[in-house]
Amino acid sequence: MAPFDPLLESLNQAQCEAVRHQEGPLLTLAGPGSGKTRVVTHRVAHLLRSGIPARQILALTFTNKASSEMRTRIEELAPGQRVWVSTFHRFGARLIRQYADYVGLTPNFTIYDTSDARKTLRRAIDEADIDTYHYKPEQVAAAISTAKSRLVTPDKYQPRTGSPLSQLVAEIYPLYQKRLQSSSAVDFDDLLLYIALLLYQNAEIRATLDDRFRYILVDEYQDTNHAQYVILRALSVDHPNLAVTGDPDQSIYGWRGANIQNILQFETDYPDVRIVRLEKNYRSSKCILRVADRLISYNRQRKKKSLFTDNDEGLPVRLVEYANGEKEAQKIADHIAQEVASGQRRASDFAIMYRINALSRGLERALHTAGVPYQLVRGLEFYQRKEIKDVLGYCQLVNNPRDDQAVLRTINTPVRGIGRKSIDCLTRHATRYAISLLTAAREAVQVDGLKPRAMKKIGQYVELVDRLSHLADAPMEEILGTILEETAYCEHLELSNSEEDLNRLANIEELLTDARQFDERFDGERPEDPNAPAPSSRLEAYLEDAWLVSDTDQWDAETDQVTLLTLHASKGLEFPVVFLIAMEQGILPHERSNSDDTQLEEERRLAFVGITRAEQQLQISYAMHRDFRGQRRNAVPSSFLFEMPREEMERVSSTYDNASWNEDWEQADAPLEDPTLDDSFELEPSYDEHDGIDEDPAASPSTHGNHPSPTHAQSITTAARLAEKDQEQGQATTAASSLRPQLSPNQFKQGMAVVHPELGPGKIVALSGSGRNRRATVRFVTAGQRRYVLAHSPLRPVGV
DNA sequence: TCATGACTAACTGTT
DNA sequence: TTAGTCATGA
Repeated sequence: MAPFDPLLESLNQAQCEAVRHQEGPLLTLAGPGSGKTRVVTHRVAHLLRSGIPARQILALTFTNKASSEMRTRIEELAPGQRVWVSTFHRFGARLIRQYADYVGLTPNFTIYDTSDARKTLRRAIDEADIDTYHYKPEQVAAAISTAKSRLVTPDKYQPRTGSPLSQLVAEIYPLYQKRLQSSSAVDFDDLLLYIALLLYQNAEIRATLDDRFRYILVDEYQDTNHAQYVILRALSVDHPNLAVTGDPDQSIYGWRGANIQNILQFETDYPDVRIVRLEKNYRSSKCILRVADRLISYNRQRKKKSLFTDNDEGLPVRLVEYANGEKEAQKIADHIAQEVASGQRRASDFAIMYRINALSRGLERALHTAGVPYQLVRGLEFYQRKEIKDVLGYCQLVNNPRDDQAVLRTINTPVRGIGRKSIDCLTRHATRYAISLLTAAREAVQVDGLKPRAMKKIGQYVELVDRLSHLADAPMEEILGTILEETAYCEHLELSNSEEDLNRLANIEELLTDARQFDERFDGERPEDPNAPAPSSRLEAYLEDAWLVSDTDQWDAETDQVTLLTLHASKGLEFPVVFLIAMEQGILPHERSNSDDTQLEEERRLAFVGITRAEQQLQISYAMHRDFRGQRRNAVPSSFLFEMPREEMERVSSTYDNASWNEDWEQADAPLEDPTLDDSFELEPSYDEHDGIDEDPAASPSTHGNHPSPTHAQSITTAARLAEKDQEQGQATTAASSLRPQLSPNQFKQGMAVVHPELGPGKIVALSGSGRNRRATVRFVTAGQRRYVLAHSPLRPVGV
């Protein structure tokens, strides 16, 4: 209509279509860097302008980071309009508060973080006196979490025959849930579970909320789990104006119960859906995009998208091999320092990404040495520190006296002479009379087995808690200050000289500062979630933040620092220059993902996410040795590297220490491999001898040539070409795949990861014979299965 | 009851 | 490497 609509003007056609869409379901398939957030915010503004009241709009995200960014941008486009933008979990928390009665909680419920939830679980296990020898509580926790995300309540949980773990879960899950309930506490999964059940079981509430939230927008829909799916469905029956945005290729939370099918089947769920594809990339150079696109094309579970960009060709993606992890860190740090010093780049232009947090340490050290400022984006951390949790434990207790976990944390912290035995007595008493621990503590004089001394101490503890409770409505700074004062928490820390204790003191200082800032915010206008059912007290609001805010949200785009972060944390961000480190088999893809294709595909998506964060330059690197768990291991380049268009990439051999490399070589007790890549090894299709190991359907036995399937052919040629190039260059300094020392036949083990110079990485799925006759069946990542006589094969081991 | 030191098992990823 | 558990002795 209006030719100069400022809301639409700067958008391309597809983006416009999504923004202007008003009624009915909408699926926006948005590739990386395609202006997704822009579309969502503009659409909200567009809805508002067309007269939809702000309170009818709900925008849901996964992270606080995403939601605060969205809130800010909506505020820019439609100042003063107060749309409820929230994370799923906070949305759940707020609604539970409103409907606490319906779900058997009190409105002042506590949200347990993972470790508190784990402790609660352990207590449930201990109390039931269940034999816990054969499994880890972790596994039980994971099983319960999965059940919850699928909306399986304790009474519905069906143990599977033949699965001892699930039998156990069937026993423990109800006990665990009962404990949470009696403490009026929830775990993260409950925040979604309770709401899903509420909507499912209560038609009236469902209808009310459906009517209230007429326009719902969901970001990162590919990461929703079943509970979230059900919530969204329930809220979109009478007013099915559900607009979801996502990219199946960026689904990286399958391990947390995210169901990629939610987005893949959205069209089936909402038949009259409008689908908009945002395929134009505004972020990355052509070169970077091609690498990403090729890699992700190896996934089967996906919706085909064609990514394109008008951006420059850009510099080639660099693929670098380093001698070891330290060299990798050091060289990258030096490079950044140099670029910054020469004024070519700012430190904030750089991001270094890795698969696992443990890899950050070496980088930190190197950046520190090189004098480069950096910030670490890390999950949780601050609120997980002992001293912080201790102090907040008292707050929790003031807010929710039924919170047993808070009692257990605080009753003898700081040490006041209430030991394990006394606590056991209290617990027994509480269980016996079905009362909370704090109530039991109040009745200390009647508790069996308590010594008079302990009774006295417990009495003092209860008095302390009561004194604090009077402060429930005071400013946070005052509450925390009083807690510290009354408990003399800092006293023994101040006496200590240890660095750790000084650190703790500093953290407590920080907590106080944080509280002061919170008070100021609270007293002033509170811009966030004005339409949401608000926490009933300042304390409650403060705790809610502490429980649901993670350090990931503290990432600061403004300060001039290099960003260090995991690939998971990188989603939604972008940087001019990205370093993707430790592209090694077992790290990315992670070793625990090698077992099945679904997990492997998720790992590939993870790599895809990392690559597509880069705007101008991308460097992917691996090391030949990496220190892990305090031990040095051989590393082998990631199989994903063989899936990238390596002919397009600039391969750089770092200057590594030849001597130490040779040493490794000599340590292997087998002769050096004949560098001529002839076919002296057996090459026969294998479908014998390996019992019950799942057959990859792609690895069909019809593969006499090297082309099992068109997609696979690509990587094989690439790998083969790589090997050829190495020979041409006449030096073994580039592709690590041709550098590994060989093993003697008997050193190969079942399950071992190996690399073949032509066929790339694979895994030994079966072995037979010994010595010169020892044969192995290898399943390759991209080339199906083959059998080899090990004495003649060019196979080399990976790691270990 | 608590501090100390030895031992050991874990290290994906996050609301 | 390290956090977390366990055993020991004061």
